[in-house]
Amino acid sequence: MNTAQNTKDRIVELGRDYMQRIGYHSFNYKQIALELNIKNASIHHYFPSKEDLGLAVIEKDRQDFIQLTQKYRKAKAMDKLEALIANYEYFFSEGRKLCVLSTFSSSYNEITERMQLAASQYGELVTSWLTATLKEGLEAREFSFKEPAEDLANVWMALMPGSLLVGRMGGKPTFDRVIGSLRQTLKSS
Amino acid sequence: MNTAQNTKDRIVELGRDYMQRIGYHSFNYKQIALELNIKNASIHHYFPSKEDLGLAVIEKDRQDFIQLTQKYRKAKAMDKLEALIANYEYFFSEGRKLCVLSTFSSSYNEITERMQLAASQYGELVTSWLTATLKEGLEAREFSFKEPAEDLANVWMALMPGSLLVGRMGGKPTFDRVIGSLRQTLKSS
DNA sequence: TAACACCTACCTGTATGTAGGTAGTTGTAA
DNA sequence: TTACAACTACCTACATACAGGTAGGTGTTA
Repeated sequence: MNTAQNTKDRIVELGRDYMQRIGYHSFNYKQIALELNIKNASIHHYFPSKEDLGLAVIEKDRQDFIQLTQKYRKAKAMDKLEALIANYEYFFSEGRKLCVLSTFSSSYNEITERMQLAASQYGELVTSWLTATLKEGLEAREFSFKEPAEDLANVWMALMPGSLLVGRMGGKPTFDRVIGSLRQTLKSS
Repeated sequence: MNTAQNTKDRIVELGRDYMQRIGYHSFNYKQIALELNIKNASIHHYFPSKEDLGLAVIEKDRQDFIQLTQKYRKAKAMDKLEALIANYEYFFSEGRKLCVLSTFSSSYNEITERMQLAASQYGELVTSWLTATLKEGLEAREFSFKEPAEDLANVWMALMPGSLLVGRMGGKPTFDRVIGSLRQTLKSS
């Protein structure tokens, strides 16, 4: 999103990018080192272990999410959701990336407990924001869905990563179709 | 599912199981070798490269899917879909596995072209079966959804893997909620 | 002069994969 | 029925590569 200045931030940015593209385990320090023109060992200077970098990536993504919710604090519910969807459109078009949450969820059984916890807590944060936003839009009669907002929030939590997964195999038309259906869940025509 | 007899089949079964749990790349020959009480090199006897085993796993899963569709050929549409859902319930309860398709989709940018193709084709097969089944159930008035069956099939293709992903982080209640909503997509209240 | 940002050089573990061998089984043909 | 060839299902031992990580150094800047 925003261009990072110092090396540490750039390592996190690049790390996140790679992890979203190829996953936490396939990602390695060499790729970042090459791109930043520094040596492998220098990354250990900032992040002693790979877990540290993983945690930093999750935290960075969480902060970016919080920043987005702040920015759209006073916007319409629909605009909030569209801002979130825009991220996913970006992920898909920019190298068929997964979102950070689904990246770590894909590797969930092979990451440390601390990373599992960080990912889960981040997930809860997004879910509760989604729930609140859905309720908000319902009360303002922007939306007209019938099921409990909590349920729909969970559907979104599953459908957004899911759209990226099937989009990887089925291509843009498939991705677009799922995102289109996602928007439809707000209306009970 | 069914107990495999010979070593080759058992390698595929175990390989699939591990891949669903920890992903294609984290999985390694040693784990299987230990469990089957054979040596690492013996696996190469059956599957010269890891790609060969990956392809065999995809093919095995595809065959199992075809077998399921055959078995339920004359069943009600709802029973067909419930049979599919049962698989996902099983995946989740049995070690929070992903389905084979989402496993390879998670690693999509890091697997060979042949594996990408095999996974994509398998995905198309499932999608078209889902589409046909949804149409079938609609005509029989088992379902009452409003959107095109193609769209809903894609939603299922995204929502089923998605339920496993969020279930890993949010636990059984989250998983159940998404599966519950999945069933609801068939009715337009 | 102390902290910082980076370096060279190296250790260790582990993964896929290969070369070549052996014990037992099966097919074939005198 | 015996005899030999070929195959199957493994094995030991090793090659190769590359990952994460460490120890200890250098040059620059506050």
